[in-house]
Amino acid sequence: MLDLNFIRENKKQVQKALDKRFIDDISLAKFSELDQKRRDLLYKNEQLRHKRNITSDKIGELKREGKDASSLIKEMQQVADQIDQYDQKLKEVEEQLEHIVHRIPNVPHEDVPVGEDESDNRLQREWGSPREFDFDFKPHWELGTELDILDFDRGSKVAGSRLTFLKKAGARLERSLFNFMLDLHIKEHGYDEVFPPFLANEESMFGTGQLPKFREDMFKLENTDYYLIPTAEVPVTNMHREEIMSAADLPLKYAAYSACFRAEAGAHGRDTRGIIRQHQFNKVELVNFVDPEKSYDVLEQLTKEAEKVLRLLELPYRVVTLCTGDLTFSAAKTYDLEVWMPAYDTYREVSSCSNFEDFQARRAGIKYRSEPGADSQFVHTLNGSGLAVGRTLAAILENYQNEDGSITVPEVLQPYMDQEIID
RNA sequence: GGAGGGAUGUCCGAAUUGGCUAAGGAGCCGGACUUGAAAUCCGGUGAAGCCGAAAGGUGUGGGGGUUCGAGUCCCCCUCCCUCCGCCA
Repeated sequence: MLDLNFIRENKKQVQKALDKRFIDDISLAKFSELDQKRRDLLYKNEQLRHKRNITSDKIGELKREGKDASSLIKEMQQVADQIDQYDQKLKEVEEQLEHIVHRIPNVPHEDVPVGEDESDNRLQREWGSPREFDFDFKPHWELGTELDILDFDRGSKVAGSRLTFLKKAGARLERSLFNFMLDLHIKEHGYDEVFPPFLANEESMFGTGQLPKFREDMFKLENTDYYLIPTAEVPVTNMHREEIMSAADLPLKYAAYSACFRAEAGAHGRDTRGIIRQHQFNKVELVNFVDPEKSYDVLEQLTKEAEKVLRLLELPYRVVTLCTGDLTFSAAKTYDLEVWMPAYDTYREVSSCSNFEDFQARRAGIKYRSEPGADSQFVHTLNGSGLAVGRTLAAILENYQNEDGSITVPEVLQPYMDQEIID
């Protein structure tokens, strides 16, 4: 969410940001109109309240002295009615205003390339090179099914489409992967480990920006106020919702494993085979709360920390800067990490590292004081996948497959797997 | 699921049958005393936060209601505590 004052004073810049994101259903003219209306109503309302406060004191005084206050009370009855009317008008105007403000996305950082879709993303760097196969390689879903470590049919039977059983070495590999990732970030990158709730409430979903705009992308539990989290970003960022921390607390770095749940409402027919796009998947998420001055340095660092996972797994990948059209609602700048997937003959996203600047912090009320007694200000929040486990597993199956259909276990995972080959 | 109790500043904790400015203490800041410190004493500060250029408004877990006026009365909700039941 953007600051009201910021929008007022930088309408051109905000309009430009909307244009760059190709958003044309938000009217800043309407915003200004409502904003002015609200301020007028507020002023009139507050004057009446002031009058009421003063007169009520006077009534109390008269009553204590045993004098008659009935004419003042009668007068105030009318004032109270007027205040009620203003309150109602104000509420209506504020709701309309919120409807606009809550749907204005973050302003992209100036470094973000302008473009409509992923084809306009900017390549930052590549690491490793795609493996040359001298045999007919297979997609991960065939490898997994033949090795009996992925079971799509039974996943569909028991739950539904996009829900899959991992079995035996497959289940073990999944567990090894997120343990390896957590160990790396906690031991090498200075993160505190967090195991969050997988359910979150409406306020939390609003805080990180999933609501109100993306309601249909999430699963909500029937007859409750709980949502299944689409990422650990939600519970972990909201851990500090409505809190004011001291500068000494920063930076806060949390690494959290969680299952993630996504309705994939707009993805019918996309990636229907394999485990690339599931309703439930595992992910290790890195969340940083930092001093605003440092957030872009931290974004670089965070991205490197996520990349480290791929380097240690020796999977070829590339880093791209998302263009304005591909950037998510709350982010000001995002790097995607994409791993090479032979069966797709392209790179697929396994991590998204974003700086949200103060956008989430404002929605969620996450502040800090630079020194005791100083005015509080919003922190900057960042997060990045470190990494999406299911997609990484798929990448390992495809990249580490052997001609006989067996899988060589990446070296760093062998201590976790207690085996060198899956066959 | 059932019964009861609770939520007021940074912390502890008051506030009569609704009415003046939401006590008091701890803390924090300044000073006195002291070689220095502690202790003590004096003074100050303190109700976050939010809106507002300011005046002012709002603000006693959250939301609503009654009232000229609500920490106080009524309704709903959340969280915490105790006990019973159930459960991994």
